[in-house]
Amino acid sequence: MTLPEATAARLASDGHRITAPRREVIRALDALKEPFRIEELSAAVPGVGRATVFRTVKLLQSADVLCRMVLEDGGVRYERSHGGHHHHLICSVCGKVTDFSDLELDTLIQANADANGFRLAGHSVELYGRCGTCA
Amino acid sequence: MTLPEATAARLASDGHRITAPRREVIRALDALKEPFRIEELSAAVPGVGRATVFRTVKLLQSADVLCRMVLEDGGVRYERSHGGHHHHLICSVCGKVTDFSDLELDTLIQANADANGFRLAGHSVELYGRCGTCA
DNA sequence: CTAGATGCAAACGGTTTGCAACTAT
DNA sequence: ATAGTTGCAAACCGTTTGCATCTAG
Repeated sequence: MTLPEATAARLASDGHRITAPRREVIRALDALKEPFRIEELSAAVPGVGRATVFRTVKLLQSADVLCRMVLEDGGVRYERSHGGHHHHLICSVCGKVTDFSDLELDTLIQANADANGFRLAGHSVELYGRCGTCA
Repeated sequence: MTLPEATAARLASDGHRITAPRREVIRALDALKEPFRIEELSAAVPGVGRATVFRTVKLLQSADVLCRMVLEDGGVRYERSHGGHHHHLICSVCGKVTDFSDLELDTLIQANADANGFRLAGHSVELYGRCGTCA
């Protein structure tokens, strides 16, 4: 089963319809360099309305197919979710994003929440700087 | 020296002019419950133009008088900078923000950057969930 | 005196929404 | 058959900008 098929199957099993526009969006993901902005994705599916692209991306996020990241300036980018929980290293020069995960980091975050009597629901960790090539 | 005076002095020493609109904005900060949005600050200084409020807030950020935080949904809020580097616990129910800092956490973040050959320039850590009262 | 700051309104970018038409199931 | 989905355009929100005017230093 190809990735697009698997993605479609996932949506279907969540009770969503597999429509032509959604197929197009899902297929277009393969060709985009990550991270991408909605505008780029939208340009890659000229036949699909902007609103539908936005709606589909939101759907794919909730299906854990895409994940969203926020840049330092507040801009938003997306990439395909590669498995589980992770954080981002974002190069401010070339825009490259490297994923990393660190159990110890997550543990420490949980400990800080606990120490403040806070029931943790989620967290965001984004690192900004220059990648090896750009540094 | 009061806080508004100290803030004005800081701006002046950075080569910025102390104008009536800036004084008004700085004084208004005392009356706002944190975190606040620009719109709330703007409403608190009816005589000052929106653009000036935006420009002044940006100025106060660079002077380390205000700090910016990004909510889970991408919304932006501000609070006065209480000293040095810190992170935020943001209650998704009542909106309350608690600051915390954790040297170990920062060290771990730096280590992850290093491990990826990444020259770290900054980072953002925001925790989302429910505060003790709302949990 | 003059570089910096202001207010206004228009422009902006990104995102959401109302609604009538369409379609997967 | 019908609830979900789409496309379009307009609305929306927060923020920035151009520009003529004003003012702190």
